[in-house]
Amino acid sequence: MPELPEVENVRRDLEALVVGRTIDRVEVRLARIVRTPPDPRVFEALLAGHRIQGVGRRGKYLLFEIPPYTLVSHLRMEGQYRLVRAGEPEAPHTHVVFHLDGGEELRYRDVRQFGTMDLVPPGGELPKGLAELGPEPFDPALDHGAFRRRFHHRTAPIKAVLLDQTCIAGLGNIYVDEALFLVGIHPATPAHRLRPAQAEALLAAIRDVLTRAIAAGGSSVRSYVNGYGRHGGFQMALHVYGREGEPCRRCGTAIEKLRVAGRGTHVCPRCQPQPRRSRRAGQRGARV
DNA sequence: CATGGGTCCTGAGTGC
DNA sequence: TGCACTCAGGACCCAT
Repeated sequence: MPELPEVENVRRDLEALVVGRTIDRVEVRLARIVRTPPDPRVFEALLAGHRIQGVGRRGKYLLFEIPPYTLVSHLRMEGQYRLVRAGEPEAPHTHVVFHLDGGEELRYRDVRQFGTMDLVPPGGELPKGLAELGPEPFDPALDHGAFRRRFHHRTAPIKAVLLDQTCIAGLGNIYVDEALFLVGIHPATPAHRLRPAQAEALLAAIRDVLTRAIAAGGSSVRSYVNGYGRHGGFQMALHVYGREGEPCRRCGTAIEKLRVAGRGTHVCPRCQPQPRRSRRAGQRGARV
């Protein structure tokens, strides 16, 4: 499940691999991947003959700059890009192929078919999710006060709020669980109950874990590989995610798996004490 | 408006 | 061994 660190690694790889390359031809094999324009034949036709000038990222979105267009690509759960020589055997679940100059192909594969591509014309509307994205975690303008103001009125569990991309961009299930562990906050804690000091520590923890994960090449807990097809290394450093039943690296207590915000959620019951019960919220999270 | 639940999809894992 | 079933989850849609 590519989150910000994984998408950033893919971005860097693609930047090195495809910037400056011209798209000769595009093949969309699975129409559902391309959301806009609605006709995938139009998507193919518009991109042909244009040069990839840059690869950016915003939250979990990849932004291919292909003047005059921006190709917005979201990997969702299992989307992958690989640059290969034309004629190399094709991996199953390859849904979009960009034939580049020089006899190479940029192939998009996606087992779950959840990924999306939107081709934005000049002056065109950005896809909704991108347009409504919250600030980047590393945005210097996002100080702890601004961060807290984004959720201090919300009663939903802090985990649900952090997963909400309009609150802050780029976090997913892995790094939310990790950041909350690092600051000893239970994921079911209603967001508005966080003390200012806790919010400040949480923002610092988010930045810390994302920075280390990017440097380690991301986490390969499922199917993630970077633009070269290589796995990340940060899964070895995870404290709670995917460690149900294993001892907490800090206190030795067995990590527990709960359900919060409809998601599998990992906590150390000792390092992250349950929020006190209130009449409105709290104490959600039945054991799985 | 905020919130939570259902939905999409396929392969891995589980239990009988 | 084989099969039915559940689970994984990001973003989006919808009902409350």
